[in-house]
Amino acid sequence: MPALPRGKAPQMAIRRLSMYYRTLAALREQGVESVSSERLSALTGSTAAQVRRDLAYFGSFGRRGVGYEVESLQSHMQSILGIGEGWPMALVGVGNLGSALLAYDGFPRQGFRIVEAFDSDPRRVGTVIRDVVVKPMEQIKETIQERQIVMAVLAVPAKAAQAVTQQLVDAGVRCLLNFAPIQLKVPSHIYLASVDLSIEVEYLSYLLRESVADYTASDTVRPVATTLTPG
Amino acid sequence: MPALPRGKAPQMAIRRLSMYYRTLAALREQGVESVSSERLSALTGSTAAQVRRDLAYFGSFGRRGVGYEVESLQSHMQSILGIGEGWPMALVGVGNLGSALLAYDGFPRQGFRIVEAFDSDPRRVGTVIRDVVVKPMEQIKETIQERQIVMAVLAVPAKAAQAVTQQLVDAGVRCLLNFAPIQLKVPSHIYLASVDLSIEVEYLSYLLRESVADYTASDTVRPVATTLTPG
DNA sequence: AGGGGCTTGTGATATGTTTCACGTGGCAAA
DNA sequence: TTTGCCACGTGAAACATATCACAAGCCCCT
Repeated sequence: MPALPRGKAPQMAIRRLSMYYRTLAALREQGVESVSSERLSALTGSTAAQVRRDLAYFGSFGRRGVGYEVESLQSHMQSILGIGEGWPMALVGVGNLGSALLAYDGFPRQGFRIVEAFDSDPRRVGTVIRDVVVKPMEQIKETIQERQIVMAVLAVPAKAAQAVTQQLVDAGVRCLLNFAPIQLKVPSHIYLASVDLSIEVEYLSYLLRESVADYTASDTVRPVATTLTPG
Repeated sequence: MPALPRGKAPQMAIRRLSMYYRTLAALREQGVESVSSERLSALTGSTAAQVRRDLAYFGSFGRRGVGYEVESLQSHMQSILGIGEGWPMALVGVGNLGSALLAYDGFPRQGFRIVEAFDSDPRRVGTVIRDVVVKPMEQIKETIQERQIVMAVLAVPAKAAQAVTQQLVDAGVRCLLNFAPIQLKVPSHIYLASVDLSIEVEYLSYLLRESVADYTASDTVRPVATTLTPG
């Protein structure tokens, strides 16, 4: 009722909503009908205050003294995140990673489906994976416009990524999920999410290295072959 | 020389270092010998001030009035990130995604190599991918201890992820790169990085939805089948 | 040898996010 | 109906991160 001018939610809050959504789905399967911010935070690795704040960016979904009704909260999260709109997706690059993504059942389970796939390699064009026929790059624009595809997944080599991005943007795609290890340049009206495996691994590597010996500037490249088997 | 008590670098700064490292490698291949924070920021999508600050967490690597020497800066980044230590990795779960990761050449190119793979499915055990023989889960502990493996990649179904994590931690792994769509619970001395495809897609979906109509709490599930083809 | 112009490294500042702490409203039981 | 307790929603404080702006240092040119 207050119609508060709810501030813009931080990116991380949105990502946590996904976690809440998923957890709520699990709770519902278990037959749980009500949940407190305290419990939800324990299940998602957040804090109770953070859960409440995250939700507060979008409305007030709970009842004071009681908690949140699982089913209702889940459907709100679903609505906010746009899950179930059934956005069709296109995949570009049907190599190792691309094929895996095409076959990955996590996408359809959350209501997203890869309905078209493209590759520049003639040997891959025409092959069928999970009912999807791999088409040549030349058909990107036509196909995407025809099927009103707004989301695309990029699983091409880094060198090709920027050019393919241009093609997709020209074709009318609004969102890109990029797996190529490169910082893509996109127009400001295009939404971009990147999964960069090198960055993840190197981050872990950094933590590991740091735990061995606090890094401070040094010119010599030390060996540090310290064995790391824990007590 | 000042030996400043350099503060702890934020996580995001570390991740940006990976980008700098990669960009420096590219510059070196092009024969570029010197680079300014300005140029480096343009190439990585950062700002000049941010580049300088990120680097300053670890030392002073540049020369005032000149910039940074590409080769030297790259080797510092490499040293900080622990690239080239050649940490051997283990993969658990050789399904679609796991196989793709095993064959992914981005890892070895950055100096990380998956040297062991495990799966619970007897039909997969014994198969060979990229010179790696898939072993049964029972051999996890023995193999990891024997080969001193400190990093593991999880590509198992969400339901199995927590149990497998426990096995890996017991075996002495220090770092986990998790692809299962679940919030893993790990002891505080274990480093965890997660790649959650559902979260990424749902985040994009949120942005898309938001751009169509600013979301405000509402009970009705609106249709919003607005076509999104631009211009 | 000295001056001008350029770019780093870094205090200080601004912005953004998380946590705290408590007022508010709601339920249940007497 | 009143009492007591509970958990949400939210200002305000604390903390974290990014940006600004400039002094310090370096190089080149004259």
